[in-house]
Amino acid sequence: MPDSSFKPTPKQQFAQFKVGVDNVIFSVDTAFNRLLVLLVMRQGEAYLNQWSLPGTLVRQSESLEQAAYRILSENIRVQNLYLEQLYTFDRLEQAPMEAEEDSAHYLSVSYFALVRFDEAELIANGVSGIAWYPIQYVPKLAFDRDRILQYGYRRLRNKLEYSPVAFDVLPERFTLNDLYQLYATVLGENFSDYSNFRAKVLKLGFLSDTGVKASRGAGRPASLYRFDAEAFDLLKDKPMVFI
Amino acid sequence: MPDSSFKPTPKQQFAQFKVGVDNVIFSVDTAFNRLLVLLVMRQGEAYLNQWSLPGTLVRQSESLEQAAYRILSENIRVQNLYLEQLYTFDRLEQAPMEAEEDSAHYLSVSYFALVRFDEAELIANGVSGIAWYPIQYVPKLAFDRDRILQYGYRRLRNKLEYSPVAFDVLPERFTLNDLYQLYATVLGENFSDYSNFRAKVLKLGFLSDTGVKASRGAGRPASLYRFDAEAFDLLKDKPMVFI
DNA sequence: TCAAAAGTGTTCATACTACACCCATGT
DNA sequence: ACATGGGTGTAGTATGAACACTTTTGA
Repeated sequence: MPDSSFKPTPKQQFAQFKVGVDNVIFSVDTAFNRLLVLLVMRQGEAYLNQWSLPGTLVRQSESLEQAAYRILSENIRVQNLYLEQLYTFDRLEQAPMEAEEDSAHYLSVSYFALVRFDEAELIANGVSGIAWYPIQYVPKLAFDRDRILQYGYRRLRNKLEYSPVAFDVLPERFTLNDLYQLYATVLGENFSDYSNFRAKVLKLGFLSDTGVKASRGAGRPASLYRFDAEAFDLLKDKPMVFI
Repeated sequence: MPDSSFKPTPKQQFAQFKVGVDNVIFSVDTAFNRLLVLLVMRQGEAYLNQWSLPGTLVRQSESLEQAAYRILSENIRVQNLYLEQLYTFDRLEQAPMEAEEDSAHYLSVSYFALVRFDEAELIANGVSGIAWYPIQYVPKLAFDRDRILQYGYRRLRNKLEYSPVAFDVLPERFTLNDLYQLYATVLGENFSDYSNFRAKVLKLGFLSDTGVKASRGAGRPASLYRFDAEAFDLLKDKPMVFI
């Protein structure tokens, strides 16, 4: 029995996909206690002039992660960041991007990023808009991007509680209050009180006091701490909660 | 300025992808305290006769999730299951499945499933092999499927600790020991002691005693419990740990 | 010397761990 | 009656939440 009896039209029945990558890029403006997400204004025909997440179609010879990094570098200049894949949405129903006319299927692989706010410079390309939106004030987004954003927001909160992503976006040396503000801004003011947060995070044992003090206006100078990656690695397999 | 100046070869520079879905299908054989994963033997040219995860290419007019369910239904007959998306791997480097000859990119969207063991019937299609493998005895798999399996295994353990997936694969009425065996088999014997597990899970308040007793040979008959979805929904937003 | 910010400690309640022990059934 | 598995209770420790208090600086 020939193989073809199994696959009547072997090359036709499988869909060709165009694959998009969409990034949920967060940043924390600790000075104003705001959690920000990066939005861009759409130039394409569909949803013209609506805010959306920065995204792109994946190119030839480009990996998904490379595409995600490309989106970042095309919209923002930043040195320190955390990036991970979020979820893959299919959008059979939608006709997005630059290729509405053909009938290919689209997949949107979303990535979630957290970047250091102080050093982040937005790149305005002169055509579209780009802006940091406080999470509370995000408008209705194009396509199903609201879903992706919500998904990313949940992931951000979980990541913060269970893994040391905060240290990827804090400066090399930071005060415990810097760390606290970051957590408080993302998780909400009622997640823990400062004293208890201090005690808990110090007990974990991977923050080392550099001895250097940071004086910021009035008040007692704060110790600058450093994230000790080696000490953390020893504990990383244990179930750990930060907050 | 025409739009084309922005996209020199608008339809050429973006990759066309073939998209595969691969499932990590777990089941718990509580009678023998084994965590099982479903493997199939490859028929394709690449990695011929090596064990791999059940997978397929996504068809026209089929969603990712539909493809994942199709894989399930082609390999196993089962009524009760839990399914969720796991991760999307790109495999630029690989030439898998039925289309090695063309140069399209491949994406593998993996799904993770947990099925009820007692009712699961494997479907042998007469050509390839199919088998439940205890997680400890899984051989080297084709492609990068070991990575996917490891990823799925981690997700399974996390899901069990933080969400009520167990009740999707337990019978309608079950004893607390059934529940305990399920957890112990997946998480390892040292995760909690039976008395404490009982106390903890009952205190959560979403298991209701049906009053019916189950007598299984010697020993005191056990109460049959039922998962109360309504009671659970009231608590679902709170951070909750099961173990 | 006072306000502001950093940092420490104490109390009370709750939760976790490791058991010991009692209960109901089949043989 | 006793082995077998189901089920309850408790003592000691650890953890968490709330908040009072001390320390060190700038003005």
